[in-house]
Amino acid sequence: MNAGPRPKLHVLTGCTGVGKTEWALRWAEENDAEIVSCDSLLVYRGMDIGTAKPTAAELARVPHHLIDVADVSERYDVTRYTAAALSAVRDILARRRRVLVAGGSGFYLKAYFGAVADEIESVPGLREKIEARLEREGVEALVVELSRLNPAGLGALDTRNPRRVVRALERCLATGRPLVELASEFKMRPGAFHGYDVELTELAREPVVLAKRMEQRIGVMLAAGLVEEVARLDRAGLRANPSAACAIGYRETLDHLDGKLPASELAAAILANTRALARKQRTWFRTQLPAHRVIDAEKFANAAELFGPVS
RNA sequence: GGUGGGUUAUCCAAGUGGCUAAAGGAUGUUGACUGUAAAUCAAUCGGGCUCCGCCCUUCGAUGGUUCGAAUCCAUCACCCACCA
Repeated sequence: MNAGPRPKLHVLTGCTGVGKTEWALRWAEENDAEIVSCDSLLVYRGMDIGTAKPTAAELARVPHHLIDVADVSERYDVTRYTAAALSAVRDILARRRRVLVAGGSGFYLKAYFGAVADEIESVPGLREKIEARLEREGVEALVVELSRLNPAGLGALDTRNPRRVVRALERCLATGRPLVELASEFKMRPGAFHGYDVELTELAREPVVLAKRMEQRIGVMLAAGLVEEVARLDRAGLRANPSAACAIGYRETLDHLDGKLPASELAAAILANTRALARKQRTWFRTQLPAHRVIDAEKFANAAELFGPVS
């Protein structure tokens, strides 16, 4: 294969509201880089205010990828993301520019460090059939079925998590092979970016400081017309897409539009869920991503310090 | 001023004499994670310990009845409703 040094990828992450956007822009400007977003919701057109998507002015400062590439009613997932990101990365490098991956979607981020989904073709209609059965008979029935198909055991499957059980059964039925076998095979899979040298930095802030920033940001979002944005997206089919409709800021606003949440409680509800998200992100970064440098955003002032010296 | 209703742990809210540190929910905390991932799921959630058990402090306040009270009685405080 090619003998030269592996191409380098810089990845900047951090939980929601730490201030990734501005630092990413600065670093990209100083290092002749383009930004590949790593965010499961910025991919959707029209989800702007509630996702704190970079503004038009910010997007104009540096070329961005993987933002506004799907309709809210359209389904997006890690597999799609990974393929699109890989091709964006190749294009950027072919242009002899650097790549800065920026974003806080943990699962998507993991794609840069290893395999994140297998390539088992989904059989048309199978998933729906399993989900219908889940609805009728409950998870237990699916677990029984799975156990029947897997005399060697279910491995590390979380049998109480309906979503996982459905996927596991889907994989078994689609391939006719046992879970443990599929799992060990999966472990062997190289990630989509295995040929790259990936450097990861996490931007962090004290929880108290972060909470204050979140609160301010939510106020700004509401003033900027979050409710109107959500109402507009609702008409465009937002609810048909569970992942977009469940986005923080959006789900609470939908509840509000449905009369289930008074306007006076909207900001507080969004804040609580945002904090919960940040906590989950921290856990993910710590436990699911490789050891990496963590930088306190309050304590440095130079984008060059984000990563090791760029050669 | 009168009558009735209420005051339970971070919040909401069950519980009307022992099986109650006290149901349930939310929040919080910790964690899991192969294609919905800002999702889904789990554990924990008064305090302390030598932590499959033990000790301490809780159910507005004080005092009482009882072998035993968040649960019964009295007084006080605050809140709500209706009547003056």
